[in-house]
Amino acid sequence: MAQRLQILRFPPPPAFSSSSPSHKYPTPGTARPRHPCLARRSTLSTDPTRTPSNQHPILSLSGRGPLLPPLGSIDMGRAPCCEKEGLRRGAWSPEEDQRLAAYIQQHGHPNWRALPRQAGLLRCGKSCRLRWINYLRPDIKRGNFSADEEALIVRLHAELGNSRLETITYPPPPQAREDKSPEIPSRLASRAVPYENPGQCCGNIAIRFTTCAAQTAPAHGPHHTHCSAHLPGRTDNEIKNVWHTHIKKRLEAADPESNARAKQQKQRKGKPAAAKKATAAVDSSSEQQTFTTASPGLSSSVSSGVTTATESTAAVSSGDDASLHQLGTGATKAEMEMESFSSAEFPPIDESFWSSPDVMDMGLGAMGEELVGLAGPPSSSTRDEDMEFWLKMLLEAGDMRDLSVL
DNA sequence: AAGAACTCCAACCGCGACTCG
DNA sequence: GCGAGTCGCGGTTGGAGTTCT
Repeated sequence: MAQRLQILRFPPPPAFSSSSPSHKYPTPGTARPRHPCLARRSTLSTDPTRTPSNQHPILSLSGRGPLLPPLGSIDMGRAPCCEKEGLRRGAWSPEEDQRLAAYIQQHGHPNWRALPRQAGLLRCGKSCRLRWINYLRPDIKRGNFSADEEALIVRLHAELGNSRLETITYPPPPQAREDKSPEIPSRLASRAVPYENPGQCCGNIAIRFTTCAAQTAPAHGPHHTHCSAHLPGRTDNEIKNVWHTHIKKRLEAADPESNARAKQQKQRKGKPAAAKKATAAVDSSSEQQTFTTASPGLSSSVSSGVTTATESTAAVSSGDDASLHQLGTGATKAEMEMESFSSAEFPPIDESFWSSPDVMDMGLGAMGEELVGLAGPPSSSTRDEDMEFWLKMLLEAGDMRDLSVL
């Protein structure tokens, strides 16, 4: 799978040259209609003379790609969020990418809605924003997710999905609300609750953001955006995809009940073959069996997480390398620090901590660098090593204590 | 070799939350 | 306080590529 991912994940467009990989940009005549209305119309329309390139009088910048149909020609359940007549949809062309990136680098993006018009793009603001955030942003990190990153995603999902408010209890300091730095999305910073307990907080700027996100996240859900805050260079969309396409499947394979539900859903969706194949894969694959054994605790890692946090806290605070090593190669130092701050016991800390240069200089990028190479198997590790890493990580997180009989 | 089945992920949508007049 | 405009998140879609039969 890793090998396959390596093939599929292409690098970012370095210079928007026309020599960019052809699979990244739509080739003439291959653009797909993404809008459901378009798809519906394609089945309703009986006009054989209509082709994707002549369905709308307004052509795209590059003269290719799907176009939005005239509004009057389709069923409109909900009014569009913005004017979409004549706007391009679907895959972005190199020209559009270049234009968008150049504009943002020069002017920033104070107003996404007005940006496409000002930049001369036939796109809606949402589309521009997504393209920038998920692909064009200069700090985007490409390539496979390392075992570290996947482990961190799993851990964050387990913690936040079940016990955010129990494990992360302290609101951010005032500066976190006022400081709309890149590390803290303004959306989250503006929603942070008043800082009421200056004597207790966590000692990591990443955790400061965690606090913001945890308090504003929905009651249930994967919280991909929060995860992306801990994975510098990774977008929430990317994390979401990895979660749904890789990690979630492993967890489902580990939980017979959820696995059965997933199969039922697939069958209801009219994909019995897929469900059948998935079942066969789970039954026959030792890789999946590894997760079958390892993962059940993930869904209930709330309590175990506290235990792990306590252990991690002891190890980190003592600075004992041996203890750190004992905690497992899978848990990075940064992760352990985060866990320690997720526990119910925060070390007393002065409020001036938040304004100290050390803290202010501490960015997520530094954390990301810390993540890399500290622990876990190298990204070039084999599949067996990856599986061993996962198993070890989960075992050491205390998630498998009840499964020892297996 | 060819078609079917499946996986992946970029891009889209709806909707809730926030901002501002 | 209200409504319009805007932002951003989670869920979903569907074409391209890969694997299977």
